[in-house]
Amino acid sequence: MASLQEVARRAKVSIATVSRVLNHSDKVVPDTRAAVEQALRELDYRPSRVARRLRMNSGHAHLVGLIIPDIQNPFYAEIARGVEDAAYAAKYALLLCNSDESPEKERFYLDVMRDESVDGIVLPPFDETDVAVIEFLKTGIPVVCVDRSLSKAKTDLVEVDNYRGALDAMAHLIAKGHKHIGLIEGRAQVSTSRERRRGYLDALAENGLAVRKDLMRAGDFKQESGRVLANELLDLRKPPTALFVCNNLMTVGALSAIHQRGRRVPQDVAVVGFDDLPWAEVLDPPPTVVRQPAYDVGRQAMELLLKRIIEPARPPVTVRLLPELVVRRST
Amino acid sequence: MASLQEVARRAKVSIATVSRVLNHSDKVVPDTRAAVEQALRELDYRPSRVARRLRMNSGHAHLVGLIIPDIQNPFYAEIARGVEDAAYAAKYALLLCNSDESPEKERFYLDVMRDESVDGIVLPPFDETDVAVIEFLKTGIPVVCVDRSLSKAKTDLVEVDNYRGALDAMAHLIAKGHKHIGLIEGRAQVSTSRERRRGYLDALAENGLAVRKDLMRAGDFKQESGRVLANELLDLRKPPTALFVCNNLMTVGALSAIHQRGRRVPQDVAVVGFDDLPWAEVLDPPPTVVRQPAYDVGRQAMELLLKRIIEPARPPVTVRLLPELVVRRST
DNA sequence: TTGTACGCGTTATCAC
DNA sequence: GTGATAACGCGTACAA
Repeated sequence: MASLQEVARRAKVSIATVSRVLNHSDKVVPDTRAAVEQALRELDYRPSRVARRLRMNSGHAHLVGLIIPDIQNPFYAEIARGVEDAAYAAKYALLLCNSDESPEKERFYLDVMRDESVDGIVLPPFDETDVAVIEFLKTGIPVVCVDRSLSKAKTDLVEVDNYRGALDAMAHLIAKGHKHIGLIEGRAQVSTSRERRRGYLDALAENGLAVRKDLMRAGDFKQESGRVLANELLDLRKPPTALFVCNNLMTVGALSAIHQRGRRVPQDVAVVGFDDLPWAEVLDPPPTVVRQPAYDVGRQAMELLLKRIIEPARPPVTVRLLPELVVRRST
Repeated sequence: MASLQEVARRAKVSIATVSRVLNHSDKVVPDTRAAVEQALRELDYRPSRVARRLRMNSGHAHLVGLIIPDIQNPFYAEIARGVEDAAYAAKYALLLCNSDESPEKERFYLDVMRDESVDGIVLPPFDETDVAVIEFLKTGIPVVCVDRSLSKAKTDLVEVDNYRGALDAMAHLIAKGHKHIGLIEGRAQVSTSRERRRGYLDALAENGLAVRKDLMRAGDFKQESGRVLANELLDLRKPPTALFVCNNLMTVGALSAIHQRGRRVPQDVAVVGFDDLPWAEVLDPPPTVVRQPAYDVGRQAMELLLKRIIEPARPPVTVRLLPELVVRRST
C-alpha cells in the first residue's frame, strides 16, 4: 500500500514528479523518469482510486453504476453483461446493484451512487415517473435509461421497439387463426408495459377482433404472477386459445401452469412470450418469443454513457433497437 | 453536494460539531444539535463515502466486492443474490464484477477492489492455485472464498460437499442399473471438479464397476463444451447409457446434443446434472440434478465476511453445505 | 525541469 | 461542549 510520498522518497524526487510520470507523461527528463519508474516497480505502487476521486471533480472515477431490477432474470443479466463488457473495454469498473423491483432498494443504491461519486449510471427506472431517479438527475451525474423510459425527463435512452414487438407477436397469433388471445402484461406504469399493451390492442383492432377486458391481466413481471394469471385465464368460462405473455419469467410461469393442468402447448393453448429464454431449445416446448437484443441494449447504453461522461453537454439521444419474432414450437 | 463546511457555516458551528452530531452522537447540547440538524436537512447533506474512506483506515467503507465467473450462469446469479441480500441487510454496497473465467479480468477486478479500498471481497477463485488471489491476500483485505477453494491458503470458505453430491448422483444412476456412465467434468484444476471426479471414481469402485477412461471428458463449464463432449461420448463405439454432467450449463449443452441426435432422455441416455436449473419444471425433460444451496452459499459467505471485517484476527472458518439430489425425469 | 503548498471532505486529537 | 487543526493520498497551480 505504498503512497506517492513513499515512492517520491525512494526515488529522491518530489511527489509532483512522481505524479507527473504517472499521469501527464509530459516534461520529465529520462533520468528522473527512470528512477521514478524503478521506485514505482519496487514498491508495487498503485494509485488510490479513492484519493484520486476525492481530488478530481468528476468524470474521472472510472467507475459507473448499474442498477437492475433482478440479477436472476436472464434478460437483465444479459443487459448487465453488455454493460459490463463495454465498461471493461474502457477500463471502467461497475458498481452493480439489484433493486428487486423495489423503490426503496433503488433509492438506497441511488444514494450509494451519489455518495460514491460515480461517473454515471445506467438503469431501467422503476416506472415512468420514478421520483428517485428524477431526483437523482439533479446531482448532475449522467444517467442512461435502458429498457424502460422516464415520461417527464429526457435522458439518454436505449430501448427496444416494444410496440412493434407486440404487433409482430399478435400478427403471428392471429395468422394462426386465434381470435381469443389472452394478455398477461406487467405493471401498467412501466413504459414497456404500456407499449406492449398498445400493440396488443391495435393488433386486435386492425384485425377486426373484439377486445375482451376479461382476457387482459396485469402481473408483476415475476414467474409466480404468470402462473396465477394463466390459471385465471384458463379458468374462464370462455378461455383464450392463445396467450401473449409480456416478459420471460411470466412466460415460464404461464407455461408451467398449463403443464400442471395437463394441457398441451400449442394444441390446447398457444403461447408467445416477450424476451427470449436461455436454453430455449431444451424447453418443453421450445417457446415462440419476441426476442429483445438485450446484450446490445446494455452495450450501447454503456457506450452512450461513456460519450456523455466525456461530453456532458451533448444533447440526449434515444436509441431504439428492433426486436425479432423467433418462431419455435409453442405456437 | 453540500459538504461539512457548508453545513457548519449555515449552522454557525464548526465542522467538528457537525461531524459529532452525525457520528458519535455524544457531547453536543440540544440547542446546537437542533441547529445542525436543521442545516443538514436544508442542505440535503450526504456524507461523501469517498472522503470517509480516504480518512478511515479500513473496514469502514461499507463496500464489499464480489467477483463471479459468469453473471449469466444461474448458479452464480443465485450466489450473487445471496451475497447481495446479506450485504443489503447490513447496508453494505456491492461492487459486483464478472471475471468471465478469465484470469486477466479477475486480476483487473482484484486490482480495482484493492484500489477502491473495499472492506472485503468474496469470490470463487479461478482455480486451486489462483496466484492473483494469493497475491491479493497480502493486502490484508479480507477474502471469503465461495464454491471453490484455494489449496495453499486458508481463508474463510463456504463450499458445498461436492464429493457427497457426486456420490449421490452416481448411486442414483447405478441403482437404475447403469454400468457405463459418462463423466463430463469441468476444468481439472478447480477444487469442485476434483471432488466431483473423486466421487465419480469412488462410486464406480465401490460398486465394482470398471473405470473407462474414454468415458471421462473435461470441459470448461460452458454450454458449448457440454454439447461437444456429449456428442463425443455418444459417438463412441460403446457409448455410455448415462451421463453425469458436472455443472448446469454443460448439462443444458448435453441435453441439447442428445435432442439434436433424436435420442430420448432418459430412455436412450439418462442424465444427472450438477447444479439445479431454473424453470426445471418446463424443461424437456425436467432434469434430475444435484442441487446446490447456492443462495445460502452466498448469504453465509457475506455473513462470514461481515464478521471478519469486524474482527479481522478471528481464525478462518470453513462452512460446508450439503447438496441435495433432486430426482426428476431425466433418469 | 522540478519542488512546494494547497485543497478535495472526512474523522479524530487536541486545546479551550 | 465546542472549535481549530492535522492527517488520509492525490493532482496541480505556482514558484524556483
